[in-house]
Amino acid sequence: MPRQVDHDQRRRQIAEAVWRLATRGGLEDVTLRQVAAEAGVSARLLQYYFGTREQLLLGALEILNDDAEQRARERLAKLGEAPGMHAIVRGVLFELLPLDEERRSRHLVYAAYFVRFLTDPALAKVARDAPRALENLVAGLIVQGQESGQVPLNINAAAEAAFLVAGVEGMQSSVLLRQRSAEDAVAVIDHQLARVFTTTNSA
Amino acid sequence: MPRQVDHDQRRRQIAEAVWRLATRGGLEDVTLRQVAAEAGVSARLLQYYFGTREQLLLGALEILNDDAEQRARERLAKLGEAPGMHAIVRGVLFELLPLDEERRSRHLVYAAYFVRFLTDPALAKVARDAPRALENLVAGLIVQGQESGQVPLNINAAAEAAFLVAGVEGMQSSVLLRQRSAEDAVAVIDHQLARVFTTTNSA
DNA sequence: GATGTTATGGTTCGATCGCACCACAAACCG
DNA sequence: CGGTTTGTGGTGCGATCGAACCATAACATC
Repeated sequence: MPRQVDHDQRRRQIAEAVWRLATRGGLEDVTLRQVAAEAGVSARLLQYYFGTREQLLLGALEILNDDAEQRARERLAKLGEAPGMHAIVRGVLFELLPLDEERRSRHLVYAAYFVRFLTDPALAKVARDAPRALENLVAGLIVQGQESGQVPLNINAAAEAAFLVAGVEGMQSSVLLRQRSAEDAVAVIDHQLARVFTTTNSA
Repeated sequence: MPRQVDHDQRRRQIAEAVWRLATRGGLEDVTLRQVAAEAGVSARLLQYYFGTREQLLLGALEILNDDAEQRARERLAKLGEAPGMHAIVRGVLFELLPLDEERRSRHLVYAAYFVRFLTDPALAKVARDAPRALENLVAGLIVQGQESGQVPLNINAAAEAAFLVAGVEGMQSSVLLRQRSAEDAVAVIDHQLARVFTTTNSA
């Protein structure tokens, strides 16, 4: 059944063109004509596979999200078996940083979409209702770290998780702006992680 | 010399229209016609006072920056005489949060401009070369706090300042998205400030 | 092998864009 | 008083936008 495969490949081909244009010039440059030219297809095909422009932008974002999740899982799997909570949280947080070309361009695309989430009522509602999944995940991992002696018990897991995620997101912006190198960002974050995950070697 | 005043008032009137449109629909909605209608002037006036659209966007941003700086100084002055380093840093950081309608709309406008700084080569260079003024300011204040016994000496001022500013910027995003209340953000930040500024009452 | 569905290209339309251009009033300056 | 600068409105032009529309290969189904 190569039909479905072809269909998805076409959508991906078009979505990638959307991403490239969005990273270069923001969403304003993502016009139907430009996307068609960038993807090497006719404008008619965009309508066929995505419908209206709004749906095209939305569809391209969904595909990007699926990609991101898969890449994240792959990288986390590379941590080896039974990694410490410190390493896991570090891996999760670093998905938010533009540490390689793939993550950099991905977060550039996200930045282009960000204003939409602030202004478009429908998207704003989605963002508002979406639980801060990453933050809750990190908070849970810190609690696990406390239960297994990798994190001091006087650490406020929820507050630290919130600030860690927020801090990494802030670092993301400055690295994207090239105000700060990726290495500097990693160092600053590791400094905070070292504070939370006190490695007493006595787990 | 009412001439200059009139001129600046006109520019401000137009700039405010730009801000309102940008907060409502992002920079894409800031078209010459829309700005003219929103400001209640003819489209010709925009050309007269700002020139091209690009210069209009740039000019409106500059005026917003001047505004922001003035408001920040006013609020900091309200801290009273001889405030502690803790209070000063807190005040500086809170300028980044949408704690009232004025700051909320201001940061919405900044968000709309953000992508420009990532994609426009000229703006990207500006952002890249701009020192992270806020971060250096906070770092300096923390060092002063160490010298006056308000901050433990084992605190890494540069690393903490970097993460504090980044964390507040991250909080800013989630508050703008209404994923988190301003009060929650304040609480999380205060939790971090309490850690850095250990109030031993022995200054 | 007729028929319908899927996948693709090309074209066109009305709206809107940024901006250049024209006209004119008011104010200032000689 | 006459002319030049300054401030304002209106209008038009070429380009581009999103999207609807038309045509038609390729392929599947019976």
